[in-house]
Amino acid sequence: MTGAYNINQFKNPLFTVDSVLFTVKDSSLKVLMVKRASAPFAGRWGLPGGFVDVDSDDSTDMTALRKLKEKTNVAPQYLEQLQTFSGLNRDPRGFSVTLVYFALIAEQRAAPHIETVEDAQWIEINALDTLPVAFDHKAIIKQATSRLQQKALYSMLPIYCLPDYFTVSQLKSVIETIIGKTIQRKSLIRRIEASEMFETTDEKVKSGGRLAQLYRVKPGVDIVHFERNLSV
Amino acid sequence: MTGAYNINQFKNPLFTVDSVLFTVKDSSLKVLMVKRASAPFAGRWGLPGGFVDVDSDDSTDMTALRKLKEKTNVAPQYLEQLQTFSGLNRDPRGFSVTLVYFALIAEQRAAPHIETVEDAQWIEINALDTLPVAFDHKAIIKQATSRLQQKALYSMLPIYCLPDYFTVSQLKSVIETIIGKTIQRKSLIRRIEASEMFETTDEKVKSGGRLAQLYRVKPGVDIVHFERNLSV
DNA sequence: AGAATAGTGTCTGTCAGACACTATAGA
DNA sequence: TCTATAGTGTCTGACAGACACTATTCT
Repeated sequence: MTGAYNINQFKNPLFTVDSVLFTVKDSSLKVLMVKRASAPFAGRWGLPGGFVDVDSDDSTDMTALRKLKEKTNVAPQYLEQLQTFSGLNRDPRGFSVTLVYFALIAEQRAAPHIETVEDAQWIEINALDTLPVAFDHKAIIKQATSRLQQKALYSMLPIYCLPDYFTVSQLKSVIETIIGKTIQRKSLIRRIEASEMFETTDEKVKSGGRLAQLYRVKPGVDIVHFERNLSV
Repeated sequence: MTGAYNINQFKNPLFTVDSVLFTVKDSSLKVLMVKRASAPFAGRWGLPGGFVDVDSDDSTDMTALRKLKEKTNVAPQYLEQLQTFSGLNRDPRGFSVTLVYFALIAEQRAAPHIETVEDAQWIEINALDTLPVAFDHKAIIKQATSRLQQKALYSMLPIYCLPDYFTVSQLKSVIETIIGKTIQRKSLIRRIEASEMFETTDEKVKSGGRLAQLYRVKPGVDIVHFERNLSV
């Protein structure tokens, strides 16, 4: 036996790319799910995804974006790899590998198209316990959720669930929805200032009381990571 | 066009599993690399890895462990997924996807076997700049290194580069080697106590001055993550 | 004026950095 | 006793939590 690899020596596993696209809508955290048209698990809800098109996709990132675009018509504001999930028993067709992405979008951006698509829907994270879901997608969503919650504690990631212009109260509300507990408004403002990621606009917006300052992300800045977590 | 997926509709990409196995040896951070026996990049150094054996591997974790065991003869003390890397041009054979794992081991555990293997070697991270390396493995190692450095700031991960029994000074030295700067001994001791992950032993060990307390990880405890980073 | 929301001032608590101090081993 | 390493005591600084206070808008 030599150390030479032979490409055909092994059966290649079934490789797919799926995405967990989150948004915050009506003060609850939701995930985009698709009603499966075909086997396996036809008729069940599953994550949007599919096979790589090696002739047109530059990389798996593009596969994920392409599949999300089919459902939402726009690219998510944030996309990163979550993890891959693999095994012999997770797909009845045989050994499978799924590379799962983790994505965020402002509800307003995706809404116009999703509402026209029959087979795609925002599903509340809390409603998942009782919903039948394809493959191991329920466990995958759980893991994606806890990654999102963790990142919300030490970074400004939740801004990607907001439109371009937003107020402190909107950001506070999105963060609270994600992590499932309240935070101090003051702490958030300190972080907004310390991060130097944002600029204020001249406009203010009415909200039932004093007008609120509108913020937006400075062009070209990267997401800031803090050295401490919020609350716990 | 229906929404039905056809498995044979797409060429399946080439899928491999590689690992970045780190250790700390002689006060420097090293990575296990193997001399490639066959094309592509025959003769160059690359990461240990290979194809999934769908008939015997339960999951890709097992593929990574199996490939590492071929080189070190033991399972690493820590293994987690880093990321996948994909693209049309990273492998001359076509579109490829590599799932990369990130692993840690105590040098002493791997040493006996590595020294008998011709084609495997610990390569210093700092020596990589000038070394010709296969594929995009140099960039992958860079990314794995920064993940390791980040985790060393907020977790006890570096203990996996140490033998079962270790002193505070050994742990301090390993952390300093990983992050590339000195830390406060006092801060480390505070964390060791706060984590409640360790137990002291009756033995002490000589080190040129006062005898040092030996610690070991309590059986069954998980790695602790702190809410603040060290220094920066 | 009163209610509602926006935003500030400032005190406390926690924990990392700094560093002087004590403790204990070998030569 | 001298040196080297182990380990403690304790002050400072950064920043999150708490919460009272002021500011501004609408009704």
